[in-house]
Amino acid sequence: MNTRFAVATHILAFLHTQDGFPASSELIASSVNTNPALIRRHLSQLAKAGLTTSQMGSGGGALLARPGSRISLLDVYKAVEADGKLISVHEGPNPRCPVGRQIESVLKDRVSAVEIVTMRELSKVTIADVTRDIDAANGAAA
Amino acid sequence: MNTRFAVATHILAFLHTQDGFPASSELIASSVNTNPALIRRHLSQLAKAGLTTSQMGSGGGALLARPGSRISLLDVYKAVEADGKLISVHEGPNPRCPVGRQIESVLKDRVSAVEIVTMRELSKVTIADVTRDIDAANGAAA
DNA sequence: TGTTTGTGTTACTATTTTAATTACACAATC
DNA sequence: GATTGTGTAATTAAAATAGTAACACAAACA
Repeated sequence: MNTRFAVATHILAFLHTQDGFPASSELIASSVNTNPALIRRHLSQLAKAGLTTSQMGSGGGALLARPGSRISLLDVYKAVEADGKLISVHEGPNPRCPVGRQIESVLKDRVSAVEIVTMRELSKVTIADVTRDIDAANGAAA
Repeated sequence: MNTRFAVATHILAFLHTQDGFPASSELIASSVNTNPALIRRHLSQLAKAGLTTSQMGSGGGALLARPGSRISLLDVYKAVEADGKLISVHEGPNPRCPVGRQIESVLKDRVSAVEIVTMRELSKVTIADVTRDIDAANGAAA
């Protein structure tokens, strides 16, 4: 189903609510309702992308590498989605057919124009926004 | 890899270039470089969505149900992508955690706002546009 | 009328992605 | 040096996707 983006956003929102206090992969896993090793794998990617850091050892855990207001959903998406393709194009159509010969490049151009717009929208939302939404929902529900 | 959208667009562009002359699944399959049965499965979905029709029997095949200028990539996307979700949200986070409890609905709202923009972009491009791109590329290459 | 061409659908297999789980060397803290 | 916790590799399981074969049925046409 590919929920990597959603899970990564969950992790970052969780870290944001921790407000500078390190969170262990086990704690995060209990919020996501999965397995610590899976969380660590996600964190490893997020750390590579410069969005999180970790403190080793006892009392350690993961932290946001910068304020949640400066981490956008586009940052998350790019960190977690290897090829960064929202829509993929089939390979190997028949080069002897006028349509088959061009469809790949034509479609890639058209699709990437759409993706640029999508990415721009993703860049407008931050982890701080998401956390604010969560707080609001909890406030309203309480 | 999920290339359903791309293959469906390929099929429709191909039908558009046929200019009202029915195309058999075998002919289309040779352009896409795959299997007639797979093409027929795609066509079945496109027909259900009202984008194509077929003529049975000898000399039969698939046809566009309306002009390519009135079939948008959004029509194609909706015809072929069952759930219509560009980005999916993980299910079953921990309801006893303030973040886990709200992340699902918050993320769905934020993501669907982004998707609306994406869909609007997809609706701006038609099969006629794609075919025009293909013709231009072939003209320039020749 | 019966042969041919081609659809629509089912059932099945193979491949690829994705997620889940286990295991363990290593790091830092107390 | 015991404990807590990371990072990563290896494995298994599950789900999504694509590919293939088979066949009843429909229309055309000789």
